[in-house]
Amino acid sequence: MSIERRVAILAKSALFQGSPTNALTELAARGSERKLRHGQILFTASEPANGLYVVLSGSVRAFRENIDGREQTIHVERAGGLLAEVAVFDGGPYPSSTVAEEDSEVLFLAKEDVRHFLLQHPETALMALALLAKKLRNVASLAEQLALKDVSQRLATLLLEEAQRTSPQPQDGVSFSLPLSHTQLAARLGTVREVVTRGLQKLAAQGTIEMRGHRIVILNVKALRAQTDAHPKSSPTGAGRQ
Amino acid sequence: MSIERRVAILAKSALFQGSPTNALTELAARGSERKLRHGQILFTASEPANGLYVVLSGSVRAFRENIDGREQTIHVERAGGLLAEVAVFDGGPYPSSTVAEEDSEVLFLAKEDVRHFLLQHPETALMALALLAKKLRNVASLAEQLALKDVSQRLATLLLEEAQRTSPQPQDGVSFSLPLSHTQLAARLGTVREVVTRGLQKLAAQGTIEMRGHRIVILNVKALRAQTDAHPKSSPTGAGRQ
DNA sequence: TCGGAAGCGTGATTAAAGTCACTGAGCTTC
DNA sequence: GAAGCTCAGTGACTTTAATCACGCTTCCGA
Repeated sequence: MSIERRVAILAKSALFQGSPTNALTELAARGSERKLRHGQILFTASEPANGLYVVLSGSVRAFRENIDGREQTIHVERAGGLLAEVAVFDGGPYPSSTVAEEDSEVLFLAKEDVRHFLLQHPETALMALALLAKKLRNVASLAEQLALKDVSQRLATLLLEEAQRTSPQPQDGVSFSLPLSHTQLAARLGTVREVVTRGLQKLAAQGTIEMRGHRIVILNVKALRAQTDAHPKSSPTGAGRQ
Repeated sequence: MSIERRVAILAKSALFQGSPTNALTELAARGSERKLRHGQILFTASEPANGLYVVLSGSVRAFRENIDGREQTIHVERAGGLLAEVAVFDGGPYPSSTVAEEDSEVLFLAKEDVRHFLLQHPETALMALALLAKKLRNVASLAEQLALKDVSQRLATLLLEEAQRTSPQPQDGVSFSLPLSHTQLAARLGTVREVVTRGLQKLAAQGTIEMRGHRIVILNVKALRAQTDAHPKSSPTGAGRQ
């Protein structure tokens, strides 16, 4: 990928937006690019880290796994997103393992280059703080959901969030494509494939959603929202489970 | 509390250590102090936030709760620790609710004062990045544990971590005090009181730990470490559960 | 010193989630 | 077009965790 395209992506990223183009050009030139095939591992949790990665294209998933091989997705990054930035800021090892969810390109930036850049561009350091703060909120919400909600509630939340990516104020009948296998959904939700299958079916049986391949139609936004934190029995919308 | 003592605490905190005393003195003077009784709520999740809090004494617990009132502890801060720093860095509302776990004192610092300080002291901005990175790791680990480990594994992990606070390389026979009720432990572990009681009993019955009031003795560090990620059946140490 | 809280221990029961084993659909790709 | 993928659906079963409903201490404050 050309330096110009790298810079264009950096300039739109959450961290480097607003930085002067010539500085970004130099930074991008110092980075090294890497292509990943679908399913390829970029790095593994607890390996020593010498820098961070910026996703240039495709999508890369950060996850943790236990000895049984079960995985929990921590976050997913697409073009402009960062991986392993915590390692740059605290000097520790990679916090999670990462794998390409589709063919992807990433740009490696050495720790020293990033730190140097931040010292030269203090306003970017503030962007970095905002970025980390946002990620912290996201991960805290993940922990909250895992601890305090059951799988159907988490599933309802995820569907609602995905719907909101497309239309911020979703109405009954909105549809969106959810290009994730049940296994991938399960890794996000902290459960297993079968439970996802059954959860989706239950929502469909209730008439809350409809599935058309990888496209989801939300038939009843209110009912879905209620499922998000509903007490298992006696849903107050009347449209809840039987 | 006198300005001098406030400054002394700030100077030892993860964020402000290394900052010049006169700058800290000015910052501390602009802050406002608040005393909290045991059990008192400091702020509630999703309220608008105008600044952050530094814990001066005591301990304050950040948590989230669901509609049933069940709570998940996100982190606990003691003297020098920060609360709601994400709200300062990303401008959003308070991310969690916080409650004093004992009688405590906190110092409120307005968002603008903190930001101004960071712009004047770029090296402190780097400290802030390191601090957020560390918190991000902690919360990601929490999510990982909740998703991928069962309660006994999480309990074993917690006991081991607490032991390591006292003695970094714990040997068989180390003891430490764990001044938490079973309910508080449950809120950290993402479960309920009864399950904690039973989990501790099982560890004691195995001879892995011993309980003397709020003091815990670890009799078999290896077995405890094995419980941390062990497959439920057939522990490889031979000292595992029967 | 009496009366509550708050905390812990327990058994019984229920509910949720995970596991296992298999079927079949829909695709590549030789 | 047969072999071999991955992915989804499903029934039966097991395990784990949560819930409910107690009794028993201890500790504290009025």
